[in-house]
Amino acid sequence: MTLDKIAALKRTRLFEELDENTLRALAERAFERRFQKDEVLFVAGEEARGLYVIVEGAVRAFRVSLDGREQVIHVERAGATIAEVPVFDDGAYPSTAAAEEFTTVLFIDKRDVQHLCLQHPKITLAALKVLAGRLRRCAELVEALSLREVGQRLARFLLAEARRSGAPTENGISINLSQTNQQIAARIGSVREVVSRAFTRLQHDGLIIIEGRKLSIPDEAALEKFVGQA
Amino acid sequence: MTLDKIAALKRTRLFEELDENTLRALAERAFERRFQKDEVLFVAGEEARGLYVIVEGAVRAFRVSLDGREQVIHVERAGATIAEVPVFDDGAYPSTAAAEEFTTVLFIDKRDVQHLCLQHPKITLAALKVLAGRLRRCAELVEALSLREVGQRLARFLLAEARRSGAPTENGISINLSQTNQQIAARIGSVREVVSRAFTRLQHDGLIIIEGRKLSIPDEAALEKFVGQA
DNA sequence: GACGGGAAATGACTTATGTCACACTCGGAC
DNA sequence: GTCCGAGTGTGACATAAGTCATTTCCCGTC
Repeated sequence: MTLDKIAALKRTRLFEELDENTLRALAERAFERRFQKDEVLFVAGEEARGLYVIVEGAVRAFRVSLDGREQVIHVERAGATIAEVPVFDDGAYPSTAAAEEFTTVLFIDKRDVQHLCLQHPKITLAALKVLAGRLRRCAELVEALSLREVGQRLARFLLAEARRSGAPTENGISINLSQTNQQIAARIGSVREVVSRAFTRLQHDGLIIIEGRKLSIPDEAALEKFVGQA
Repeated sequence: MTLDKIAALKRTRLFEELDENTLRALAERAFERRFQKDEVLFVAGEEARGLYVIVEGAVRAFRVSLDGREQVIHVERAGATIAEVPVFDDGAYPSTAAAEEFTTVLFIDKRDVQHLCLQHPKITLAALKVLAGRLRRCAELVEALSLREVGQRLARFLLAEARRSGAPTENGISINLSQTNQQIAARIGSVREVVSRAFTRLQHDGLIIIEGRKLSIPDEAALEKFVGQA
């Protein structure tokens, strides 16, 4: 109910600073939707209707080539928002978005967001920071795609995963890979087979240790060094 | 002098809505700098000190690989601003910026920009739109690098140039290429030689007509179709 | 404990892209 | 006009990456 919605909104960077009353009003106008894994929230090019707040789960924004290959632009998790760009510049959705796993979102009409921005400049400022961060990551991705090879991109991805969900152990950081090689490939801009080989290579070079879908990074600094160099 | 500065600020999307007094105050705190072609404004990773307003010329923001290859993230021209990201999120400069040609800029301390945002929510909103647009283009670039081949990326680049500076003639749109193949390569994520070959290929396929550094697009729709397909 | 399906690994092959080397063109400076 | 240097064009070659086909592994279900 509304209480949950309020709590969910409160968890976002966009709305965390709003007072109780405004939050409640917003929550009443937000409505909840649930998506199964790989279900599509919206398609690139479609006229944008509103903002999505992720309550639970994860959403990927991506583009598809004619032959069906996907390139993920960014992935957002609980507490993040999706589709700010078209909400703020009144254009179409720039990418297609789909649930990475079972996901619950709150949908907020873009006019509600826009009104809110006019009344609460703090939201605009928060949105600015969110977009700035996204732009930084997007530039990173461009750099990686253009100037690094697959092995390095994979290593960078693993380092990011380690930071996000890794657990320290006696022999370095341990990660439980929740995504398939296919999904990883879509994120780092490659294909399944090449990712598989890159994993083998990293292990062979002693930079990671693979145990099924679990892996560990014995020496984070070494892996970082590998990412950094030509 | 200050009058010029005011006029320059007035031309930007960020400050166009400011009233005369505020503009004058801002102009007095902004100071002018000039850069020769390829002179560096700031380097990626450096602590960001402020915002650059381009008065005249053009600036490219790019990243460099260890072996010296450049990937341009975006290019901005007169009336645009550079380094909004670090100004708004208080981080380091995300890319290196250099003048594409002789360029004059106004430098504004980031604290001045931040204060202004608090006093004039319209600026924040304008900044949001600027970043949203930049994010759209950045996502396009990611898609292009990952899912399109060089020929298509070049074609897309030419279409963009045609829209920006092309002149209609009897046999289609005519463009004067101001940049070298090297520069084009850095923008579309490739190298000089491959760009050269891609040009030859496009001409051979009848999609463009090359006359030195001038070229024309006889059939814009055909070129667009070429970009669009696998 | 056997079975079945999705994912992973892997060998063989193709290809786009990048690298290197060198010749050519063009436009300005003198 | 000639010289020079930057930029372009191109052939020959190297290689990372992508494609295809097949086998193997893993995990949950019966």
